[in-house]
Amino acid sequence: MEIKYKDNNLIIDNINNLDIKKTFECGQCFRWEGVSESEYIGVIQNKVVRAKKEGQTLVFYGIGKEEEGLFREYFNIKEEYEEIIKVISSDDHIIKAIEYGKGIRLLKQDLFETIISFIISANNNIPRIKKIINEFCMLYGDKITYEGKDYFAFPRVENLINITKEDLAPLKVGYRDMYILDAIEKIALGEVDLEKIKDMETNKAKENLMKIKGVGSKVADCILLFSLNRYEVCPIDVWMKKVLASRYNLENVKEKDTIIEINKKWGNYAGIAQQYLFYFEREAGEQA
DNA sequence: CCCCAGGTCGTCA
DNA sequence: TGACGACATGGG
Repeated sequence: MEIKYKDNNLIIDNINNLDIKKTFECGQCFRWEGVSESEYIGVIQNKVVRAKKEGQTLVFYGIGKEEEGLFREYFNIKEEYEEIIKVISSDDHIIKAIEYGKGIRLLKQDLFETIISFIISANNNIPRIKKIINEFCMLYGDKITYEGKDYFAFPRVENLINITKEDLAPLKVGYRDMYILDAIEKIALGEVDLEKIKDMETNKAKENLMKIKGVGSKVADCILLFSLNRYEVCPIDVWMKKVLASRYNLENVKEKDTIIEINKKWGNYAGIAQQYLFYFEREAGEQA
């Protein structure tokens, strides 16, 4: 891999395991918009970023050298996937899923954004989740103008204190509005301390996240994986249940035993395994 | 009218 | 613990 900077653009040559389309559409994030097959626009913190693949080269427009750290963190660029893939390639099905999802990269997303996003995700579908989150950003996020267009950062907690159920009504989040308010309140009061959670041992972090109403076991797992990059955490949703039932004979198996089995199979990288399996199941579906 | 969507909550045994 | 229905909203 080779990283260069030119005219406020970041150029990457010869990077393994970074396919922007798969990375942005594998379900871990909700705010990257596809401009074309090979080009996406998104917002990282308060920066608008346009990503484009040109031949074998990936270009991130709008990332200057001073944002290198932000970029490296978000794309978890230090991680080489070869070793992880070797470890989790333990059966034919996941080998197929890994091949199919080659280029998926685990992002490291903002903690507050991930908490709110996955509260919204519960019992909801992806297009609507995206819509709601975008609306939320437009209402309460800082406006950023980029190439003549307006974009919005994810709202900051400080700007959400004292908002009410009525303020959230335009989002049409339904009963989840109370969960969002609870998250804002507990985080603002420090009852759930995000900075401390970042350094907590995984189970302790999960316990703390689950103090928030609307954050159950699965949503907490998503937060642990997609924001804190706890690779060992494997969120199990309806799609994963399908895979586990049809490919791994884990139908009607108790949750606890399922976790034990997953641990045996993919150990410290169960979360990465989940990303491939989830993506494969959703994209390839029955034809697999 | 039904069922489903990256589930969680409250309740009751 | 574990099972079970309710829950807003929108799409098929």
